[in-house]
Amino acid sequence: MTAVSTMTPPPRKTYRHGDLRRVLLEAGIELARAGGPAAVVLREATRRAGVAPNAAYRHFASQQALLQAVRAAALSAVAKAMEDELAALPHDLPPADFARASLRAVGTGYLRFAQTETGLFRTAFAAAGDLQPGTPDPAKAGPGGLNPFELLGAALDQLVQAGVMPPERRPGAEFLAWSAVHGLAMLVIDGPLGSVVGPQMQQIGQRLLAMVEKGL
Amino acid sequence: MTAVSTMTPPPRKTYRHGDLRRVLLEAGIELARAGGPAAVVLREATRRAGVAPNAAYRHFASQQALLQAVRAAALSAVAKAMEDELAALPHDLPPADFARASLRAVGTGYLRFAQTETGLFRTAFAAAGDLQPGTPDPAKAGPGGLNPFELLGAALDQLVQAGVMPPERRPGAEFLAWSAVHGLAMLVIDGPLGSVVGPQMQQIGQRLLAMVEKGL
DNA sequence: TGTACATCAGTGAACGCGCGTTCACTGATGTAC
DNA sequence: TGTACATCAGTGAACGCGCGTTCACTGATGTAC
Repeated sequence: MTAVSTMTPPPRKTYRHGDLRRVLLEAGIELARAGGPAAVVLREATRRAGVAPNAAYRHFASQQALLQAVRAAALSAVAKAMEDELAALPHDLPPADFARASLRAVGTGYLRFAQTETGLFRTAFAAAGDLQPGTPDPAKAGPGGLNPFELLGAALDQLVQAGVMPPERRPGAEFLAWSAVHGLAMLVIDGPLGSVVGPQMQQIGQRLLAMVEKGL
Repeated sequence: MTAVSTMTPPPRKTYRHGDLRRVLLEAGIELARAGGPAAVVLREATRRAGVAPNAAYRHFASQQALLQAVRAAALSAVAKAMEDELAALPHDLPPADFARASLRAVGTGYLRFAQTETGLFRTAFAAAGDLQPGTPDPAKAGPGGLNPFELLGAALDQLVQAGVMPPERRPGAEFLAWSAVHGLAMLVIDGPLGSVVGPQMQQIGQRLLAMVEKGL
């Protein structure tokens, strides 16, 4: 009948936590997974870590800093989903087909992630003006070292190299491809059509990717 | 030196406000315009109306109800932006060209609104699972009586009637078109590429619409 | 035309909530001698 | 191998903030007679 301890994590054995930064980050990721960026609440993360609220300040300068770390992890997870899709591609295709399939794989991974990890997806792309320019940040990349945007760029480059896409169309092409796929993802997640599109997602996604391929 | 009255609206003459519901709604719209859906704060709306916080409850059941009313107004404004674009079209085009131009106009109006009224745009499409199905709600429609989704549908119908688009492609086409345009809008607003795309918006928008036209 | 009265829009005060953050502290750890 | 000590990760208590919402109320309005 120790009512006090309801929902309390098991008490630590040691005074020092040992790995609090990682634990806080993981708690933050879990919060984002369940509730999107707004759910990444510093106090809740410390609660889950079984630690006083202010303990977080030994490891993150502010709630914003924690959120940014979570966002980087979410972006990295998106990249991983794309890479997984790419890795599943058959290797014996002719270059042109392989390039086309790569672009589709990138889009499919993106859409799949949006649907299965909605909270993380929304966190990854909430007010994120920091993917395109310059410094490749490994925290935002997948195992292969590229972030989602860079993976898309690489797929488009392949398309050009394989002779499928005329080089003069290449500049800016990522904006078009990204727009289409991102828009569908948002539509399903919390757009006006979620309930309609959701069930047919797979099919609509493929139609959309066909449109992109043809339209580029 | 009446320090108290800093930023205070002029005191009402009458005890009864007379038009508080409308004033609160307009304050809410202004808040959304400046800060998106999260900025629609009931207390702030009453402050701007020069009224006690709880006075709002005579007109809105809750903060949520106020937000929904603001959202409807924002959707209506999006519809109006589309209609304006449609109205500017030359009327002497052959049907096929006119249909194509209509689809572009719908997309252009949408993108323009996203760029010029970012806060309202975000408010309109925040977690809005209520556009597609059934009941046409005039509060969400433009002057012509159609909401944004319905305007898009009408443009696509025209495309079929003009023989530009094969009828078998029509079902679900709004999802593809909407995805592309909505994705670009989100990208510019708070996506990872805002600063890059922003300046070239006009051009990228046109390329995107060309892709949609071709890809549909 | 005058008066009593019901209606109900707006007031004033207060509530509980959870948040991010700051302060002075405590106590386990690992290192230098 | 033993001991003194600096380091610094985590504690406990508290802060101010703004929010949405509820309560019992007040007082202007318009209507019925």
